[in-house]
Amino acid sequence: MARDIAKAYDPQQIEPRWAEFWIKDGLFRADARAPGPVFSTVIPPPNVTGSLHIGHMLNHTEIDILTRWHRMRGFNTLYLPGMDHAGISTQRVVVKKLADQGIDYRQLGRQEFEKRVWEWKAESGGKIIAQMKQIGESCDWSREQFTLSPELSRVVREVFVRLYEEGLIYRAHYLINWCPSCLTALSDLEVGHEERQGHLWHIRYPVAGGSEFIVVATTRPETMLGDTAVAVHPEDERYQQLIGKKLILPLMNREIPVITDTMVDRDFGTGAVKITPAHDPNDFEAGRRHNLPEIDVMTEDGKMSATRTKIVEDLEAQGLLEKITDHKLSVGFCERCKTVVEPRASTQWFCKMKPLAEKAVAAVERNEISMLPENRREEFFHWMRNIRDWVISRQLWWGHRIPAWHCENCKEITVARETPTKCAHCGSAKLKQDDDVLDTWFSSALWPFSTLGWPEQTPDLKTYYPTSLLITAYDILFFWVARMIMMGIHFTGKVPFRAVYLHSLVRTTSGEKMSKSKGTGLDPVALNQKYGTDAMRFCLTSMAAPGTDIVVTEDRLLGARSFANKIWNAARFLFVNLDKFEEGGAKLEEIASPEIREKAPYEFGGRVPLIDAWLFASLADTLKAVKDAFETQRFHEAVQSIYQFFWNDFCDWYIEWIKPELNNSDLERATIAWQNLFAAFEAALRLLHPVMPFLTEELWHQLPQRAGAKSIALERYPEARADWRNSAALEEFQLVQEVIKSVRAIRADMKLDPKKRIAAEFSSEEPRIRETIASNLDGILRLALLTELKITDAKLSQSGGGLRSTALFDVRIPYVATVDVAAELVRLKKTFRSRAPEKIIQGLQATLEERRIELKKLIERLKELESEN
RNA sequence: GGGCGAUUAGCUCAGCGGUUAGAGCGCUCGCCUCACACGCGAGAGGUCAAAGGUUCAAAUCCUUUAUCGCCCA
Repeated sequence: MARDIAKAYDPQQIEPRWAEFWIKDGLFRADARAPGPVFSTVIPPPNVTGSLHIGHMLNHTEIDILTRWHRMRGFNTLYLPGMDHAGISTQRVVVKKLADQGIDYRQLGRQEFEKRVWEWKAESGGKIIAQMKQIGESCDWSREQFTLSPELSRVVREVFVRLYEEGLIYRAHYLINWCPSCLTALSDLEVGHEERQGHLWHIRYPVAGGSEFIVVATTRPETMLGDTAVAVHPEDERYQQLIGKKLILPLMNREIPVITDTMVDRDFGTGAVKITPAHDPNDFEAGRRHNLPEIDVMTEDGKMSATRTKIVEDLEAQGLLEKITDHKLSVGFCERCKTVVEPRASTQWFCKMKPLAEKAVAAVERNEISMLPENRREEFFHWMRNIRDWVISRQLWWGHRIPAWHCENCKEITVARETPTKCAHCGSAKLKQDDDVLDTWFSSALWPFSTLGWPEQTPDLKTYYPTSLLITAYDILFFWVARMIMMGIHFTGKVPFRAVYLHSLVRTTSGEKMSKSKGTGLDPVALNQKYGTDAMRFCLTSMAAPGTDIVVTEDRLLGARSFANKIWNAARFLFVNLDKFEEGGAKLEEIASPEIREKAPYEFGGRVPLIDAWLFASLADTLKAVKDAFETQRFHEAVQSIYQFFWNDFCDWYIEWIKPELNNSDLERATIAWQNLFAAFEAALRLLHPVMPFLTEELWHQLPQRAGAKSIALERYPEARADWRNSAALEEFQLVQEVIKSVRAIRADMKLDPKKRIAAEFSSEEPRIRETIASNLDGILRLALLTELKITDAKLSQSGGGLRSTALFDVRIPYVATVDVAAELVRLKKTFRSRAPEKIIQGLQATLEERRIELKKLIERLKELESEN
């Protein structure tokens, strides 16, 4: 039995060993054919380009805690890991890497580029998976998945073809958001909005064949080359005579009509707006309503055929620029690269969302999926009910290539599961596959069933789908969660998960989202090294109250590490003292074997000692609180209950109280104390294990175990036995605690020598209370540092000494000359009056005087009122 | 423009109708007590953003306002 346990908790000494052990022994491999209730969850697949950031750490900790908790409760448990190919991010990374080597990826060609990305992926991609293994996440690594693997790519194709055949995927010319830096279309969700200060240019558009003008106001003069109309409100009196007339588009000398549309806001600018269907969402709609041409005047990198400066100069030269005014406007930018996006009409693939959304909304309404925190449900409903079609094509090379082939002969499109050899429409062999790939989120939307073997009815799919719970951050509710619900229901007929928990984001102290590029991100791996993964897990969960974002600081981590150290040292106490006990002939196996632990708490003299009854009662309460908290994803409450039990109850009171019992000359009493101590400690380790897996695994292995027991992770989670519950013991020991605390407080007040034992008096009218105190006198005397405690039912003297009263009892320490008067004088002299600046003292003196007067007046007034009454 | 959330001890946050509003850190005082100074004991510190209202009872529910943040358009 290796019991030479280090003085202080050092996570680096223990974590790598267990992380390796858990993986090597395949401890967390799931078996779809195993019996029992099922708990399954899939990871929100992190980017293959990414490394673990603090948000992942929070997310993965919560997932892992619930996974371990269910596993320990006998569930058939699966935590399925994997990664996302992250189209845009990954392509950007590799493009940049190539550019650094002086290579233009476009010159490489598509095939070669894809090859390079796969090479990159094999080498440095998936760093995050290695990190997850390092921090001991209890995943089934044999089931690791990747969105772009051949298997999952087949699923993506299957889904695409089915949706196309059902008419839910279509190709169309439509206005989309174009990122001029990523060079691809983006969905609405991938565009952020920000208020910016801009200008309004007032431009004169001459009426054809006349000398009149219409003045239009625009925030984007450079798009005017694409104007195909000017619109006014049909009831706007200012423009009645111009409706239907033609204008000459300045600089282009193209004739465009004046049309009417109720969308025009008469109060905006001049009430006349230019219509540029190819470059503005509202104009696009208007253009479709009025059958206007869509003229694209932009290159793919976002450059207009003429710059704003040039246009404005030219207009000014021709006297067509009336004025420029200040104007606030909202600009859209690419969430990934922060470049301002350009609305642009282009031909793209779309997924029709309404029919999918309706089924998803219905399922959530019927509570087939529960969603926490509750208010996210409303957000979900609102978005789903106003959902718009989803642009799924991306102009990238890294991703699932769209399984559609264009016929060069008849121009028709063939969509197929397998690469076709001839056009489905004309039979021509001149086919060319569509260049675009699918939005990464398209494949992520299939994740819960694609990773379990769908469309085959595999054992995994049968056992683990629908998954039990999805835990993810709330910022991908629409991106991912909503789409999984829609796709899951559509393709499997079942919801993809029975519950969703949306956790908070981790922010910096200034309230921003953490960001690596801004250097505001904390590196969890470095912090794990410094404070321990367990401390990090504890720290994050203790703050993770649903609904509010959290801020992680090193202070907080320090506190969590202290807790780990506290537990470590509690264990050390057990083992260091055991050595002494063993000299008397006892063996660890005899007092701490699993069989012996199981039957605790043990009786002495016909009853369980109060201290043990109290501890197990408190443990029972803690277990109940922890269960309730985990069931509702209230991690912070669970963790707080455990902390409170371990530190305050177990360490501060229980261990302190039983110390002398362990060395009791009555060997039976000592043995019972040891047995109860070990039983409680071992149960507490299991209680804590889901939160702090490394520490608990390490310490648990120091205790005797059943033959074949491998890991605390596979042990049963503690459950309260009915006989542990004991409200009388809780009350009684609380009374004892209060008496001890009262004495200590008086001692501190009286500035008694902290080491000197002294006599005290105790009084209560209740015989029951006096009896409780009398029967626990030894412990009280020791922990309160008393020589004796005189117990009486008489009222205690009020004068001299120190007195504390509660509703149930009074405690008094009679005045004795134990105060070192000289020392106390010195101490007092060097305090406030001598050290504080004169000003402050005078100020306080003045305040004191004022209060005295106020008090005096109040008392006088009170007396007057009383006499009048 | 629409919606949501926050505002509680110096700091970071719990609590969300019922005894005297809690925790961690920080602070003060005293202790190296044979598990732990990553510790032990004792303390100080709060008109729960503001104003109205509902109630026997309000940090907690309602209304309005202010400040900050997020989401959607």
